[in-house]
Amino acid sequence: MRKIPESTVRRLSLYLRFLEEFEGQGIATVSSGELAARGGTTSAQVRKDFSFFGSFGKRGLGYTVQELAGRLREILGLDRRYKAVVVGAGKIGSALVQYRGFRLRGFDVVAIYDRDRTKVGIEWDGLVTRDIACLPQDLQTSRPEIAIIVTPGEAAQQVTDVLVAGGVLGILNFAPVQLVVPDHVSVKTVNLALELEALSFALTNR
Amino acid sequence: MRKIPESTVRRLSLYLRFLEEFEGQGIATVSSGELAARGGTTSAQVRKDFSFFGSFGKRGLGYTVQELAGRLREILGLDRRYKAVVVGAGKIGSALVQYRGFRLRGFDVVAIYDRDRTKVGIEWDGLVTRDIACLPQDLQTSRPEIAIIVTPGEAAQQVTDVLVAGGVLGILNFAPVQLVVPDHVSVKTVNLALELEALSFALTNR
DNA sequence: GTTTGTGAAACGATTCACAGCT
DNA sequence: AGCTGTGAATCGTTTCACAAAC
Repeated sequence: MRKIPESTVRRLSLYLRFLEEFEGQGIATVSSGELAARGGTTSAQVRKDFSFFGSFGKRGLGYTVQELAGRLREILGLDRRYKAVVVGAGKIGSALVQYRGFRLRGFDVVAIYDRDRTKVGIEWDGLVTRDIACLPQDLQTSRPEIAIIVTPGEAAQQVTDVLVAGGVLGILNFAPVQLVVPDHVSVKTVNLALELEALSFALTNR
Repeated sequence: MRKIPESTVRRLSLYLRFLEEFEGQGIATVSSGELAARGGTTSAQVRKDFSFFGSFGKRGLGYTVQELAGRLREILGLDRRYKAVVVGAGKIGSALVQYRGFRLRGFDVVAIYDRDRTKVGIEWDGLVTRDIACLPQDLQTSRPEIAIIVTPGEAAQQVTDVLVAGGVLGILNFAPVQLVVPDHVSVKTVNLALELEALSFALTNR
């Protein structure tokens, strides 16, 4: 497949959200212009985004909501389920375990780990926090595709190496560091400090 | 000022993080190449990023760590403090109130709000959750520059309108919706569902 | 008449490459 | 000699504009 811009992938995800709203409202068809207006982009952008993957519309009519939603789910790989582990049972980690959006989008959290003995054994949403020392073993048996890292920055790279060695293919990283991973592993980093600083910049330079 | 690419702002934030590490290690000067290696980019990119704001280095020598860090803090507007309110006292909201990174980066959380009466009155990190109905009044007296939205998607736009009317200039949005705001207000959205779907895409198309 | 799909044009960001300073 | 600062070249993404389908 041709190389797809990251920005296109993000927009496909947005479009899918809108289509699901439209589905809920019983709307049967939608035009690129309507999706564009909803997503703050242009109709040409919407059509170009789709064109990377094929042609899903009917000229003069637009797109049928259900069919397009189905295609986008397929493209985004949301027509299957993933197993995920959470590493770090601090405030954010334990909040994430309880986040319904994961399950809703096909991600099943199968375990949560922490290094801190005082946190091991605590139950979050039916999941008992396990000792990080169990992680390498556990990865061999449960074989999760995805890991969510919510450790302090200092621990994140070390944890990453264990996860990668254990066969994890995707990482959602909340630690404020740039993780080094082999090519076959994908990382998406959510860096709060960075977002705050970008906000600060926008407020300062106005 | 010339229009600065968002990607440049994000990298400046990264460079600052590295410089702070170097400061801690007592390293006095650094070259664009060293910063680039640390940040996964190129030395030309680093220099170009800086060049939007002036010339901070010495040819043949590089940059002095302390001076450069100071300049970046200035550019990013981190040489002052901001008042912030958190709206939504759910799992993520209450975890964020306790997040030390905010205070560390100059953001003081001055209040937290929720619509749910059963949550009002609960104390998080010394801050008593207030009824969302108090928000318009409170904004007039405390005048926070920044708001952090951690409500369900359905409530986010309504809350945004109240915040904007109350003079908030920057919003960090964790609700999975695109907020509509006037031009003078900046929004940074952290959309977990979207990050997960981008990860799913990366795993699927390999 | 309306809306898609798509090459071509325009725009914006990154990389190159080198003159100029230390 | 080493490294910065920057105009020029390259690369990638967005926008334009229109022929083709309904």
